[in-house]
Amino acid sequence: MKRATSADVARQAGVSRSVVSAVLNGTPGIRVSEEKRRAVLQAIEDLGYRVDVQARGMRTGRSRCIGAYGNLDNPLFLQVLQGAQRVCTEAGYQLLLYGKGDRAGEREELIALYRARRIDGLITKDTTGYDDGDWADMVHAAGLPFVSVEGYPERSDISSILMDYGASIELALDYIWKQTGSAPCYVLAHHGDPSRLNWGDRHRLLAYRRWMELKGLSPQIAEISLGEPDELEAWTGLLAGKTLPAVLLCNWFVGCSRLYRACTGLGLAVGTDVRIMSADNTAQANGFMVPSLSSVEVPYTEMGAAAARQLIQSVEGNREAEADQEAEGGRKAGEGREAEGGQEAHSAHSQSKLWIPPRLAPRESM
Amino acid sequence: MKRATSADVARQAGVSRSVVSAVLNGTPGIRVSEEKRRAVLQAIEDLGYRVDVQARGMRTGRSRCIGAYGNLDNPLFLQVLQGAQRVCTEAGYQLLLYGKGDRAGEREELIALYRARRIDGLITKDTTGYDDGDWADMVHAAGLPFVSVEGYPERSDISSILMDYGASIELALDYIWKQTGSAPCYVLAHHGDPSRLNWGDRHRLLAYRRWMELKGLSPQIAEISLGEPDELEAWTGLLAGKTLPAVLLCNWFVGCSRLYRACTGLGLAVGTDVRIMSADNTAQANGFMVPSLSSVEVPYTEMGAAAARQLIQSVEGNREAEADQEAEGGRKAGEGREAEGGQEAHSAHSQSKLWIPPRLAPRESM
DNA sequence: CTGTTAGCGCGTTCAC
DNA sequence: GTGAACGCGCTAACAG
Repeated sequence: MKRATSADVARQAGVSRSVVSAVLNGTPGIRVSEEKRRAVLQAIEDLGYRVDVQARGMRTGRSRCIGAYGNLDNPLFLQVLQGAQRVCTEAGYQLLLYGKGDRAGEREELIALYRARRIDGLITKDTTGYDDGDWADMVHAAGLPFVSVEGYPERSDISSILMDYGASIELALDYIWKQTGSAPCYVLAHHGDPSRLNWGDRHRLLAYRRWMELKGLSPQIAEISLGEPDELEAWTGLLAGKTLPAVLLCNWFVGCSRLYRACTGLGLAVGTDVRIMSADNTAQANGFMVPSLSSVEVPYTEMGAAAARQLIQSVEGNREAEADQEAEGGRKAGEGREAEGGQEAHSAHSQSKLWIPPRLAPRESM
Repeated sequence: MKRATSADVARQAGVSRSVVSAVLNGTPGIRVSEEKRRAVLQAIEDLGYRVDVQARGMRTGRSRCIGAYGNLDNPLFLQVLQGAQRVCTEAGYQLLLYGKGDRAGEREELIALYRARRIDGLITKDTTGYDDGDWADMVHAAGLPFVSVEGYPERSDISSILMDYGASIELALDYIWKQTGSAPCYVLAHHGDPSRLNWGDRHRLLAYRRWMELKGLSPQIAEISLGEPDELEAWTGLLAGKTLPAVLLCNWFVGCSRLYRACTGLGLAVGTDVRIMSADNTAQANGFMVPSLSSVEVPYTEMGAAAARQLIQSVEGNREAEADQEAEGGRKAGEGREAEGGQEAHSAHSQSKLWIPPRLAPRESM
């Protein structure tokens, strides 16, 4: 049995190919009687016909495919993919995965993917506060519809889906206050130079200071450098200096994991002697910890979904804009998508930044 | 600046479009002088030309895209994707992600994707020992090039990438013997009916029994049903019945996590009082446990890579086979890919099953 | 209102 | 090395 084409369907249903297309796409301007419509659908069913997406794409200049770029070592990227995938499927789009490796010029390949009409737009899961001007320029130059998850918090010419790290800290602090009646010491674990905190850490720290100030309390901040040779001593030193029960809020899951270890080493019981909470969960191991770790969850699934929604809207918005231009200017179909000089392609600046609220996940450790 | 087409390149380089194509694809039968070849490459560079993959795909009947289907809730799927992606990129293929949801008829959509020429083949990450005859039939009927990761261990007409669970148990037992000088109790945690163990668990159990027999020891097997109301008592009961130090080999990461918890409840120290190992790691939390958990790792990255390699080989093999048929039979290009009745499409039965060895990951818990 | 005809888009490939 | 046909679906223009 050969692959059926629209010509086959048309023949079988006794209509012309245009009608087949019209039935499938609801083309305005071509009305089809109920009778013929049914005949077409029947023929499609009988022949097992599927539109050849490549032929369609060639004609329309679009692939109905969206690229997703991110670090495949990070399990959380999977949540972003999950959210994006759900939205894409609902909208009739496909998700093309492009894992971050360490090859140079990798992001250029993403642009190439767009120029090859393999994708209509791109979502990237970036590190918190990521902001690379060169990449932004390339995106604009290519006219690539683009949404960053967690990147470009401060650039209005790039669409981003962001979490409010300040709100996350407040959520945690309110919860801790309710649970323990006291305010925690804020444990700031970080890699490398402490004076160059990332965007998220800066905002978290700020929110902690502000919250403490509002309560009339003086902030207690412990700073720990991960990966240093004296890291273990730093953790035990931190714990040794506290009166029990100690109450700690950690900026990061990894810090909590280290704290659990230090507690075990000192014979302290997490959950009673030391109460711990993670401000932003960056792993999926909370439930496996003993005791399980309370945290604020970054809603990556929702962020991925929001990114896909925004991107698809942008892609289809551009499409309509092109259709309009075509109507008045006389450009031909299939030539529509092209570099716009980086300006008018971003007509919807209004929704450039979308903030997704964090979610509290109370468990046993506090 | 408009999108450049091959016609633009040809004009700029002063050649015909066929030459552009020949330069890019090394078409046999069309020889191009070094001079013209350079002119073409230069023009491509100048114009920023990229082949429109949809136009190419339409002509060749292939998308150079591979589908990947699996459960996006499972972090390990990410490793499969990573492996597959690396291989695909190297071979000039793209990976199309299709997350497993809970909609009915989801797998049919994968077939539809193939019929729509969106993908040339499919990889699925299945549950261990997955074997659905209906799906296998659909795959054959559609002529879909297909490789399952962890599924269909016993069906020779489906290609699979499998891990040797028996070898995994032996690896663990040898390691435990070396570390402790004794043989462990095998802890078999499972969901639901214990008489209906999955394929992996059956093989693990068998391997444990065989290994113990060879050593002249009598197997000790503890069976625990997850999710039952008396589950916690079962774990503590298991530990209470052991003389210390207890040595335990768990079939699954999740069981280990429960064991850690039970130990903490009983005041037993994991790593000294109770020595624990996970036979097959199914989470990415080993390093976060306190103490960190020794395990045998399922090499999902390698399995994904192997799946992609096998699939691409199969896709391109079919292509050549079609080209041959075409040469003698006179079929036209673009009609090549079609259902083959489910027989001759699988000429390379020889490599139907590929076994990937497990990997030992010793840490602190044993 | 309902539908048809014709031509297009872009890269590949075969006959010359 | 070239010219021309081709694959398949979409859509503008046109006709009953």
